[in-house]
Amino acid sequence: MRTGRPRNFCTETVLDRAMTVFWRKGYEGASLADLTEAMGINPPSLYAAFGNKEGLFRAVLERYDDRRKGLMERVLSAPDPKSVARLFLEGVAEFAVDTSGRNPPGCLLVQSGLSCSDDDIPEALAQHRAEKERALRERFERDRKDGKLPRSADPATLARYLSAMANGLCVQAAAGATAAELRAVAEIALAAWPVHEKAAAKKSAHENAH
Amino acid sequence: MRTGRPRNFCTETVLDRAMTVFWRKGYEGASLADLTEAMGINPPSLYAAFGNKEGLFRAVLERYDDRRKGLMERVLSAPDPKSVARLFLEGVAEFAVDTSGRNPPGCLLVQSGLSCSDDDIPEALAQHRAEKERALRERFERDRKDGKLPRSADPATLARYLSAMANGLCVQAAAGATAAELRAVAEIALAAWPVHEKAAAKKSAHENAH
DNA sequence: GCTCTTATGTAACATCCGGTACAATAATAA
DNA sequence: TTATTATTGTACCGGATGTTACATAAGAGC
Repeated sequence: MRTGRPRNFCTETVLDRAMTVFWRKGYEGASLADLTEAMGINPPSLYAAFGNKEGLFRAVLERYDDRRKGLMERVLSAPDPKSVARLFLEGVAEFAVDTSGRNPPGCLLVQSGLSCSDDDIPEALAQHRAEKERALRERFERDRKDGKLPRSADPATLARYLSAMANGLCVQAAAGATAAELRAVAEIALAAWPVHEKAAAKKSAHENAH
Repeated sequence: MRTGRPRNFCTETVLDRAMTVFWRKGYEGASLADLTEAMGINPPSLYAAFGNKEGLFRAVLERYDDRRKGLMERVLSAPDPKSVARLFLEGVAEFAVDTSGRNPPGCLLVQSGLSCSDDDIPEALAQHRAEKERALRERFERDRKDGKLPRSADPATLARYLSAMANGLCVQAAAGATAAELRAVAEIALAAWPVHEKAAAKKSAHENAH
């Protein structure tokens, strides 16, 4: 077994608590005093475990991804690309207003430091956002090869579109938008989704019949 | 004439310079030293003119709106709601990557402080964003009354949709997206725009013929 | 038991933060 | 000229910041 005095805090727990602070106050607005108080530990413990403030922040980002992993897996396992888009945007609309974890509304990856005196922070956030966009893009690339997306559709642009919409929803949520409002916006966003001409013709014919 | 020693700086000029600092580093990341150096004035001049850091920031926001006013007026004077949407999103896609003013890519109202140790800052930003959304909503309300939008369309939701999309584009721009990428995303976003059933039927019939 | 290793709590460190006191300066008003 | 008023540059303030030194505590290995 590992020698030395054991830690008397749970890494996941203190990361969750630090997360709410970074989320609410941003990277620079979260002081070490804020963080240690919320985490229930003293500075030396924090520095021993995470190196420094930036190290803690990066650990929090990893933890954030872990907590969102389930949602992304569900989204990516949807049967067709439009379902992926729907599950993704509806999922975002839902968790963006979910404050049950004592976090503010919105998304940590958008709120905690788009601009910063230390450029590494916006960069780290952008990388984490880009990773999700990449997952969507790769899914849509496969869909296009499988004929589930029109040849004219560009997977990268579609992924960017969903990513942009999701970030936009998060900005709205942070400013106080309700779940219903976000769902209504997501609904419009989904109307833009490209479908096969065959399916489109069928759909519009159906609509015209009414 | 006004008595006392005259100022030897131009308010607009120093606000523009302060703007680039807040834009690049965020509200909390921008130190007084950064600001005074960029503005070319000393702290007492800054405090005499703007009260304090928050006062300066609010003045910068007003200045930002002034500089964007022309774009918004052009957007709102478009002949029909879909043109409004198109001009708006294409305009955002354009200025979000425009760094000719030494500002970073993106939008000051999104980047400079979504989360902050002082809640007044995110609130002020949200108000400025909401003002533009309100202008769009009121325009769409008139359009709906004028029969330029389907009865089923909700002006508030449409305005929120455009606002969310615009903010999402800004987040993408801040992370390094190109103008072409943003335009492609905006193009998809516009495909979602609601049209009259009559026009929709005509359009889809035309498409089916090809 | 003792040693080694790692974590802990207290208390402090240098540095930077936003903000200001003060005297000098430059204009107007009398 | 003199008085008045507002702005300027210098130099500094108390307090908060991120970070660490240090002595102590608590487990494992012998």
